[in-house]
Amino acid sequence: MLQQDQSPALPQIDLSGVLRPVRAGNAFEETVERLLTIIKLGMVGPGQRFPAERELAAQLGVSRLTLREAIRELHGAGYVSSRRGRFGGTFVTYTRPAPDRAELRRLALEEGDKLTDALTFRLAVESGAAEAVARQLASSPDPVVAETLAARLADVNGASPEDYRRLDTLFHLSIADLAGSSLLVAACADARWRLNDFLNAIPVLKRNIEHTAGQHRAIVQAILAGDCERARAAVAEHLEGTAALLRGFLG
Amino acid sequence: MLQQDQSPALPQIDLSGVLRPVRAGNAFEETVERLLTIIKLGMVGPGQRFPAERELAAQLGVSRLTLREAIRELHGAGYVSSRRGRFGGTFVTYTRPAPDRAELRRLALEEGDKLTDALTFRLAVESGAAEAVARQLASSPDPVVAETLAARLADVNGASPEDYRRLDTLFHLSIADLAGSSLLVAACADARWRLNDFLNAIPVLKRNIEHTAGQHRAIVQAILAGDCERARAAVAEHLEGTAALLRGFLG
DNA sequence: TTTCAATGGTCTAATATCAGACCAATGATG
DNA sequence: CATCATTGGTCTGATATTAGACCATTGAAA
Repeated sequence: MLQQDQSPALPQIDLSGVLRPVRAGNAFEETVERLLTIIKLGMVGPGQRFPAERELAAQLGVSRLTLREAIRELHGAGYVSSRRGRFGGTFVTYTRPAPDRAELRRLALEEGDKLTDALTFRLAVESGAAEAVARQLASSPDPVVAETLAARLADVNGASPEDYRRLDTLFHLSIADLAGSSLLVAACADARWRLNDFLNAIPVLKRNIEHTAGQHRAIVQAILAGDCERARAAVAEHLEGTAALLRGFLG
Repeated sequence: MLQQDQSPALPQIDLSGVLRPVRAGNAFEETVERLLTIIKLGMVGPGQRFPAERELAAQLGVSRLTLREAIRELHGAGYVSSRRGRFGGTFVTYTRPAPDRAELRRLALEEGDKLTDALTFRLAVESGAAEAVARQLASSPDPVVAETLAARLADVNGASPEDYRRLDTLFHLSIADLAGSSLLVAACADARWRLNDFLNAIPVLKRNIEHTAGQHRAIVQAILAGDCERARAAVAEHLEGTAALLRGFLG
């Protein structure tokens, strides 16, 4: 016998799911990625300041030296600029670049598999989050949920074009947040992050925004009604729109 | 002005979601965790062999030395044993411990928040995965899916008591796998892993197994029928059963 | 019985990362 | 104008991790 199986019929399991790299890269690369994510998702907007290096390093679980190397990288690429002294700090200088269809096409062709993967993942976690919130609301109503969703919805609808993406992101993440699962929040943020470069390459058209606004409203209404099925369907429809658009670039 | 905002009304966003540690621990600790996950989920079952150290280290993205330290740790804890020479290797010696209600109660009380979090997360990702497979099947039928699901179902139903958990895990993960999203597979595996200690503390009763078998069949049928809603509902009902059981220990 | 390919076991030198101390600049505040 | 808390900038020594070479063992296959 080649393997000393105690029960000979044990099926050999595909390990690819668990046998992925323990760490995505070295600490420096991962830190750069993280900071870029924060910037590109607009969690720290243009002109705003990052936390102080010592604090940021602690929160990211990385040494200050490594963090500084990452920041230096971002300096070089023109994403941030730093000033010393009290009330100094590291400030975001990045603004979302103009949409570029050619760039989007290149991205989609080059990373088509990742795109499909991320779209599937996003649909699953975001619709799951909406359903979870609706379910909780159905069994135990909570006025805070309504307030939060209304506020986020208003944020998006009142957003200037350059703020639109980040507030849209925030709206979506707030749903996962209300579901009360930090794992879901992380998953949704991850999905969003993986799609962000693609999304940024899509022009923000007024017609799209209005269409989207209607879908956002439908999502909120379904959630507040405690209607799991409708909440899920509303999210699915909303995301399918974007997904179809992106998939169009895959040929 | 304290912060040089270019647009003064930029809302300050909660960074806690993105400002988490870049890495969970050092490479050694993470590697131990990973191997333990593989063992406890039964991805490499009792008596089976891990991939060779060089290969495993490469797949985990870690140096062979670090991997070996992790393996030495598992040696000490009695999870694996190694043999040299060609056709040697590192073999799993761990078998699932007997269920312990007291232990389960302690775990549930101690980590109630994590349990709730993981249950919410699991429901979202697994039902999302089932729905995704059903949707794909509805638009483009694929005989491989039917074969795979039937095989996994048969595996679980024909499992000996000591193999039951791991084949049940395999059944659930295979659904995510069929969805074609490696992100979903990872998410489902993660959710399962977080619940595994809890699940292991539940005795495997014959009555429960029969009940579960019916639910598994319903899930497969709904997926193969390409019925998204039913697939999702079937998974939700299945998982709710376990969730209710576990939540019972939270008081 | 011999061969030998594949495995775990061991070592070294180079690099990455860390913890922490210290310096330098800044500008609101008194 | 002087103070000084807070910030980024710099350095050092210790530790973690890596890449890679080399050794020791095994047992199926020739």
